This record gives sequence, structure tokens and C-alpha cells, in this order.
Amino acid sequence: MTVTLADVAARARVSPATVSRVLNGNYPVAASTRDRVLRAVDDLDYVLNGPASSLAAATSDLVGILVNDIADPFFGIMAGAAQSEIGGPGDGSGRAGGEKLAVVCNTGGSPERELTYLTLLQRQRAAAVVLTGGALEDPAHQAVMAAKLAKLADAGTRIVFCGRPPLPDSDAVVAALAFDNRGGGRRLTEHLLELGHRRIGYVAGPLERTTTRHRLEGHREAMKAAGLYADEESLTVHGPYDRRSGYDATLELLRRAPEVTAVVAANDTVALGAGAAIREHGLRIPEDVSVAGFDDLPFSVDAVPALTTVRLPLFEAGARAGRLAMGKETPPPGGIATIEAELMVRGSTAPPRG
Amino acid sequence: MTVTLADVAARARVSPATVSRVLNGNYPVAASTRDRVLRAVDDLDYVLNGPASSLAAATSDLVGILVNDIADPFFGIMAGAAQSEIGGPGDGSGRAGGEKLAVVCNTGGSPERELTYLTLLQRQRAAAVVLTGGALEDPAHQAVMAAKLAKLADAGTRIVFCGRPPLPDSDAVVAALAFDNRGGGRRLTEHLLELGHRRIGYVAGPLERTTTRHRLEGHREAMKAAGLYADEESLTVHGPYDRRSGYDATLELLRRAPEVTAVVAANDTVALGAGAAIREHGLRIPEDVSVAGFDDLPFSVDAVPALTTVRLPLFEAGARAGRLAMGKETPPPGGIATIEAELMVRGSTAPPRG
DNA sequence: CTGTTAGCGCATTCAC
DNA sequence: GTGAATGCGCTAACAG
Repeated sequence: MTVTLADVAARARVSPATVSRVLNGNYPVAASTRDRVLRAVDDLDYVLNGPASSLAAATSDLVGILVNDIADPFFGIMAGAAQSEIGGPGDGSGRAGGEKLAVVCNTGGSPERELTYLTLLQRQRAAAVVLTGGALEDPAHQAVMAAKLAKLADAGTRIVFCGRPPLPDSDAVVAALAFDNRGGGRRLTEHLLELGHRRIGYVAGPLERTTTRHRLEGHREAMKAAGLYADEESLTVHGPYDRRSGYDATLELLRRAPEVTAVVAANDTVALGAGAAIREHGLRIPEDVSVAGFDDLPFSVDAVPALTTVRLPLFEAGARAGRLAMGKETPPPGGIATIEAELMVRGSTAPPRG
Repeated sequence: MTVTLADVAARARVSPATVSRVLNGNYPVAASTRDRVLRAVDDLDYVLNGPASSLAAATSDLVGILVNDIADPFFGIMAGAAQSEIGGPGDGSGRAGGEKLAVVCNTGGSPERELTYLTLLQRQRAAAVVLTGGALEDPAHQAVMAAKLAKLADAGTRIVFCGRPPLPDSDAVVAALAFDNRGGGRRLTEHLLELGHRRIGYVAGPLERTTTRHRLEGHREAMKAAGLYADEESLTVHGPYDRRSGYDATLELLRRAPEVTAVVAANDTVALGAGAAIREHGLRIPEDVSVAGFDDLPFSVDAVPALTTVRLPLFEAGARAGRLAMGKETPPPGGIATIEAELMVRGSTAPPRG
């Protein structure tokens, strides 16, 4: 049947405890003994029983990374970076030593699934959890989340936010890395204003997300500073963070306000759909309408024309979140760090016609 | 401290065994007793101890989904679809009943990490494992993989391949869903030949991957059938499946064979880079050079001009793999199914100049 | 440095 | 339909 630690001990002529010690490597063991044990492990093709180990030690090597949409490179890049810091390099043998099992969980943006995953991870006694992406604004859900996270933290799970605003009054979270969505949104719109645009359409993300609100607030700050805040509502259309939504919303926007000379999209993916809608409408980019995105995903530089956008250091942020989750890096002061967003001016924006 | 099943039992004035039975729901329990237990669970905020449960039952609710590159939507779409079938809808309470914990693991295309993840999953006594994406051609690695998968299967883990060719002589795998990369590649090149192209460059993926080889073989089949197999080698450049590689390889290709009138890319992401290189070279698409991709990722239809490519039903395949992993769907005859690839002709391909 | 002893929290036989 | 007892495989004190 399945070979256990006792079998290995018998074959190596040592006690089970000794085998456990060499396997976990956190205790002095004589080199010769260790070799004997490792040989026995190889001979018997022994694989540690994770559940038994977790039960006895009251900890597990599971680390969860929650993302809103795994098909979106925005999350994929962060998750991959985090995972690479957590998983460790491996020893190339496939034997798997003290590695953590870094796994990503796709919530699909659903608050229920987010909670379910947290419960599942709590059940597994996860060592750490990284939550990526903006949060939902709903106070009820936020309260439930805060309670759940507090319980996880109580049980010893390290919580890290990545690209997510900090929870108010909570010490459950080891560190929160928040993107400067507001500042990025402001600088982007300032750029368009400098080019001479005055009627700027905004294809926003879902209403109830912090990311959506912060980017939009940055945009409106810039508009307001330029004395242009009359038609905020009619020039804003909300929708999901996907290509299709960008397309539909832009069509709606062009119908509603044909005079716009620029369209700012909630993110690069939405901008892609926006661009398609604009072209199908018979307008040229950027001659007739400028287009801008957010995130600077890899494909954005290859768009035609190349997309003006706001660069978020997704990989770096994800990696840092991974290190924080592992305790390999000391948290920022107050547990909160703001990650800068950099304006990338490219071919899709230009002065308005006329 | 942490509340256990015994605490719940005490509060509900029943035995631990009864609590276990209502929680697992696979045993008759009186309705009134069940209510009492569930109330106690809620009152105490009890969360099952996963490791203990897994140890006692010798099974776990963990399901692993292995992907080569989590930042690539190709994998993200499949993984998300699989996860949605496995994770179940949740009951909206965040309480997490009989749900599986579907998690995706990013191998980064590294065979070592692939093995490490399999070992980690084996250690956790995973209920199922879904392996996505092409395999490595290296016979040594294939042998190790086969052995590892056999061991997993022995331990009761269900193995499913998604977008990966079946393992020869192995009954460890419940089902293998393989994409028709060869057929898709052939039809794509046939399309270019019909347009009148004769000198076709090929920006291929990494040499050692089955996906790369199959797509390339399809291309060469078509070329051969047209009597055009003279310069196969000089017209083929290999590189990773990413944007940068497509850019670099295409520049190399244009240097090596300036007379090409069409470039076929290993996939859509590579095609994006190829297109950038072609334009920077001062050539127009498709007037001077036609470009084609593979996969039909969401952004491909929004490329300018829209990308001719081969559509792979990634979502459907991922979902099916998820169902197979859960035993919700009966495996195809022989455990092997080929998934068709559909040619999508769009604006990036046209007859050659002159 | 190594062996012995006790549980970790739950699922599962059996009885009743 | 319910309770009592046993052991899953391992780690963590203790000794020595």
C-alpha cells in the first residue's frame, strides 16, 4: 500500500522522529544518518502525507492567491510573480522539499466566491493569503470580509493585499500594496487636457469597485481643475472590465455625445474594445478621437496605434506581495504602501481635430 | 482557542460522530438533530479542519490545475473554465459545503516546476489534477512524468489532460483532450497558399514542445502538398511563446528572407510582436506582408488589421476538462478526444502584392 | 544527536 | 438514528 514515514524509518534503521527531522530540515541531524534516511526515501519513493503533517504541526504549506479574473493578464502577471516568490525555485528533482504550494483561486469577481475561497483556505489552515485587485465597495460585504480576514489572521494566516486599498481599522492584514489609481487617472486626463481636449468620454469599470471609483475620481479631479465638470454623468458609461464592454459602452458613448474628441477607458482591455467601436463608427484614432487605457498590459504597445496608458508595475507588485506573504520582506511602515503609476504617452492620443 | 468538532458536538448535545455526519451529509440524520448541529456550527463559527478531515478520510478536496504561463490568457481561459466547473457555485453564504478547492499552479513552462507541483499535489492527496498545454518532447522527462502520474493515479487522483496530447501506453490518465494543432496549422497555411503566397515565413514556438511541433508539421504538410518544401529551415525561426520573441524572430526572418510575403506565427501573442516588427520594417499589413496567428485569443479580433488565426475553443475545453476531473462527465472512447480548430479569416491576410 | 511518548481533529467501523 | 472507540500519519515535546 502507501508507504509511510514509519516504513522509511524502518528501512533506514532510525526512529520516525529522525526521519521527520531530516525531511523538515529544521533540526540538527548527523550527516550519515541523513544520507541513510534520504536513500530510504528515494528507495521507497516516499511522499510525505501533507494532511497528516499539517494536522500534527497545525500549519500547512498552502498559500492562496485570490484573483478576480484569471483570464485577464492584469491578474495573471501579479499572480505569476507572487507565485514565483512563494513557490521557491525547487531543487530540480521534483522531490519537493520545504516548498510552499502557491495556488491561485479565481473568484470571477464574485463576492460570494471570494468568501468561499477564503473559507476553503481557512479550512486548509493556509499559511498565507494574497488578495489581488480592487475591492467591492458594498459595506456589508466589506464587514463580512474584515471579520473573515480577522479570523484567518487569528489562526496564523498571513494576509497581504496587492493592488487593493487597505482595510480601515484592521491589523489582520500584514501589508497592503495599493496602486495609485487616482493619481494615474489624474495624470492621464491632464495629458489629454494639455493636448487640447475638452470633451472627454469615460468608459468606466463596474460601479461598485474601488479601482473603478479611484480611477474615475482622478479623471474628475483633473477635469475639475480645468473647470470642466459640467457633463460628468452623460460622458461616463459603466461596464465590466472586458473587451466587449468597452466596445458596447463606447458605441453608447458616441451615440450620446458625438462631439467627444477623446475616450478614456477603464483599462487597456476595455480600450481595445473602445478602439474597435470608434473605428467601426468611421472615426480614425487618433486623428478624430484619441483613446487611452490603463495598466499598460503587454499587448498595449503593439496596438495600432500604440496605446497611451498608465503603467502599473504589476510584476514587481506581485513579487513584493509574494515576499511579504512569506515574511521574506519587512512590511512598509503602517503596513501600507502606495505603488506609483506612470503615464505612458504613445500614438493613440493626439491633439483634437480642428 | 480554535473550535473543534467536539465543541460543536458538546453545544449541540450530540456526539462528535453525529456532527461529522451532518457536515458530510452522506448519512441519514434526523432533521431536528441536523438543525441543532447546524445552529451550533453557526454559533461557534466552526470551520472544519481540512488536514484532519483529509487524514482521517484519506482524501482531500483539493484539485490542481497546472498551466505553463498564468499571465497568458490562453491558459487563463482554460484554467478559469475548469475552475468554474470544479469549484461549484457556492451557496452564497461563504460557509463552503462540499466544495472542492480548485487551484491553479503556474509551472512557467519549467519541467522541474511541473514535477514539483505534482509532488506537492500528491503530498496533499489531491482529488484530481488537470494538466493544460503542450508537453515537453524530452523522453527522459516524459518517462518521469508518466511514472509520477501513474503514482498519483494509484493514490486515487484523477488525471485529465487539456490541450495536451495523450501519454502513450498509460491508463493513468482519465481523459486527454487534445487540440487539433496539426490540422489547424495545415488549414491556415492552405489559406495562405490559396491567396497566392509562395514564400511563407514561420515564427515557431520553442523547439521541444509538442504544440510547436504539431503546428509546424501542419504548416509543412500544406507546403509539401503544394510542392513548396525547399527552404523549410531558412524560413523557420524558433522562440518562446511571447510577444517579444515574435518581434525579434520576425526581424531575423525579414533579414534572412526579405522576399517573404506572409508570416505565420506560433500563436496570437507572437503574431502581435511579428506585426510590430513588420511595421517597423516599413512594411504594411496585409498589403506587403500577410500575418496569421493561432488560438484566437480575445484581443486578436481587435488587432489592426484584425488577425487571421485559428480558433481553439479554450473555454469549452477547459470546462469539459473540469467536468471530467470531477467525474461529472463520462470520458470519451479510449480516453482520448481531439478538439477541432477552426480557421478564422480576417483582415491581416490578403493576396501577395503584384 | 537520537529514540519514546502523546496527541493533532476527524471519519469510521462497530454496537446500541 | 445515534454514541463510543479506534486509528489515519505525522510532529513536538520530552528524555537520554
